Amino acid sequence: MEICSVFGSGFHHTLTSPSPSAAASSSSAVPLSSTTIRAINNFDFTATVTSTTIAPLKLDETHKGPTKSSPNLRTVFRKTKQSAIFYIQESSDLESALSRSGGILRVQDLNVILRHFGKLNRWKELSQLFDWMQQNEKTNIASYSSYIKFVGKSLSPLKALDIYSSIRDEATRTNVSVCNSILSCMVRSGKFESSLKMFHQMKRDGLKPDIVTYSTLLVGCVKVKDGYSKALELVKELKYNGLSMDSVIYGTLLSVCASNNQCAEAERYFEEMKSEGHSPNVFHYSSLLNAYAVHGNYKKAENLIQDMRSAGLELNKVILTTLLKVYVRSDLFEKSRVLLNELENLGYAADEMPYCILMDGLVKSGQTLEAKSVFDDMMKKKVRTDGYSYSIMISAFCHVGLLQEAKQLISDYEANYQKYDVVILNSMLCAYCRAGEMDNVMKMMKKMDELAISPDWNTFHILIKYFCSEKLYILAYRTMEDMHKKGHQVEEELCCTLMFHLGKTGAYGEAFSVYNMLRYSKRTMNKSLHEKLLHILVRGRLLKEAYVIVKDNGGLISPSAIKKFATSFMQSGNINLVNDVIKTIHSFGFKINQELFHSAVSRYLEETQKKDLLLQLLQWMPGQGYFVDSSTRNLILKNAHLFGRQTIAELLSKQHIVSKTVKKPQQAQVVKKKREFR
DNA sequence: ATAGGGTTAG
Repeated sequence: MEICSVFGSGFHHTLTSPSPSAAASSSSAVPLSSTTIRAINNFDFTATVTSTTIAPLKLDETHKGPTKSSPNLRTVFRKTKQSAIFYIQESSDLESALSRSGGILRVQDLNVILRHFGKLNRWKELSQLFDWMQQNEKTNIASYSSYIKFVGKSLSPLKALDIYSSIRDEATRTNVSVCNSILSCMVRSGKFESSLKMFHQMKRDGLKPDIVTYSTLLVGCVKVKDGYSKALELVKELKYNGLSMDSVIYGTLLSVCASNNQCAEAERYFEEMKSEGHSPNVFHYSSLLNAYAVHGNYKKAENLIQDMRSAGLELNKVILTTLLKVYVRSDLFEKSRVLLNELENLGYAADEMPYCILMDGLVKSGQTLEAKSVFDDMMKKKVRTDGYSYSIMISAFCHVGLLQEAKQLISDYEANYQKYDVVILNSMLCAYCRAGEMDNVMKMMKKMDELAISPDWNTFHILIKYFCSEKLYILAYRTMEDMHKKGHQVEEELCCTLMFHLGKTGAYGEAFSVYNMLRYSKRTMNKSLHEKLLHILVRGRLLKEAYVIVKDNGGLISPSAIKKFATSFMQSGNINLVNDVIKTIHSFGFKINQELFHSAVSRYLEETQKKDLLLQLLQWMPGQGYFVDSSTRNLILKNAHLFGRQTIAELLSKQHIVSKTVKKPQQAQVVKKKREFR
């Protein structure tokens, strides 16, 4: 039978086109997709349907619809719909296929096609179909939840979010499937914080979360710091809502425990799960095993393997690879080698992963050359590599200063593989930086750029360190700025070094900017850093910036540094801030000495339009137990005509009273409470 | 009638 003739000429093109997604004619060697086979099997070629009624179909034929009195017609109708679905799925021109045959299909039929496109990663057609469905008002909740899922999976979680946000109907927007779908997209694209925020908003809008919602969100806890406590909150909430833990939730939770260093808790959940009648599967076991790997608890791991044997579970590749990780983390390298051998015999060591685990462990325990011999062994066996093993060894050689060896591996890699990613490029970059080969450093950066590989934290860190070592401080600064803008946390030690050198070379503003980046990134920073920067800023006469440091961290700065700052500020700081500075350092418990008052007064006398500020200062002083000494007093009196003699006389006499009443022992007490200038 | 899961390496 010639299939083409049954489906009409519209289909012929698809069947004979070389497109890999095209179905095949019976004589072609191209295999049929399972959907195609199903459609053909379900199609009754002997029915009273002729080729012309199948595709394209006329809308008016559908209005008659199937009737109870006519089972034959119903069958015909069902088959017609099936062939229309098939026709649309396999059409090379979706747009025209839809306009010709989409009309007879119900929403659920269109959803079938939507999922078909999604499963086969046919993203363009997926979107085209969904657009058509929207325009023809043929969408329901299932369309949205499927479409959002696939769009998120394809390329752009942001697009999925757009689609979700564009849903006008509140009932659809808070439907649990639709919510679960978009939350899953967000979680899988690493936007866990946003997904939690969305989740809360959804609940306020009327979402009734179910067990799927909670398991979706729990996945986000696996790769996030503080994930364990967030997971606990979610578990508490689901229980509060009357839902109960199922096997899936337990699996995710175990994985959260393993990745968050909660070995004891992982054990507890494992037991709890069993006591609730869920028998653990290979995933539950591997998560627990992974938790044991963190602390190298190989005894417990071996017991667990025994349990698996008793339960009749297969010790698969992942389980044995994870066991290898346990041995490596326990520094049991002999046991590790034996197990790796076993993996090889079982055919579980066809890719580089187990070798990488062993090499990484050896490198971390300082056995670089042993790691290299594992590497050589692996190469001899022609194990497939994606670059992981190379990057482990290149980085290891860099770390111990074996730069020739590192560079040799880079050449080997570049000669044999053309695949680059951020990690392999980082290790190459690191080698060239350590070797001080600027040309090659630039070459690597260019390559990164060309391949549109975005630098990560490590890349920036390597480059900044390198630029610092080459005394290219401004370049290092620009790179750090870039790093900060890209949202990476800057590292304190490196910031400290860079700040110091920027200060030394007169780039004071840049030093201040580095300090601010660090402050922005880190909640707690080394207490001595504020003072170090203060010295730099005072030296650079950036007194306004210096004042910011003092105001925010006065309590952490030594009296001598405060004195140095205040002295400079009185001399050349913004005159409008002089009183503020005095009050601020006083509020931190520093006693203002006479020299500072003297220079403040001198400043004011130089700029007579600021006389109000002088009067304010003189007024403030006695309340805090301060008074001017005789030389300052004489200076003021000499210029008293500028301020109004009467006012000056009154202010000074108030101070005089203070100076008399504050007797020696009392004064000593006041002073004692204050921090002394050294 | 749509939505969820967990394992290994740089």
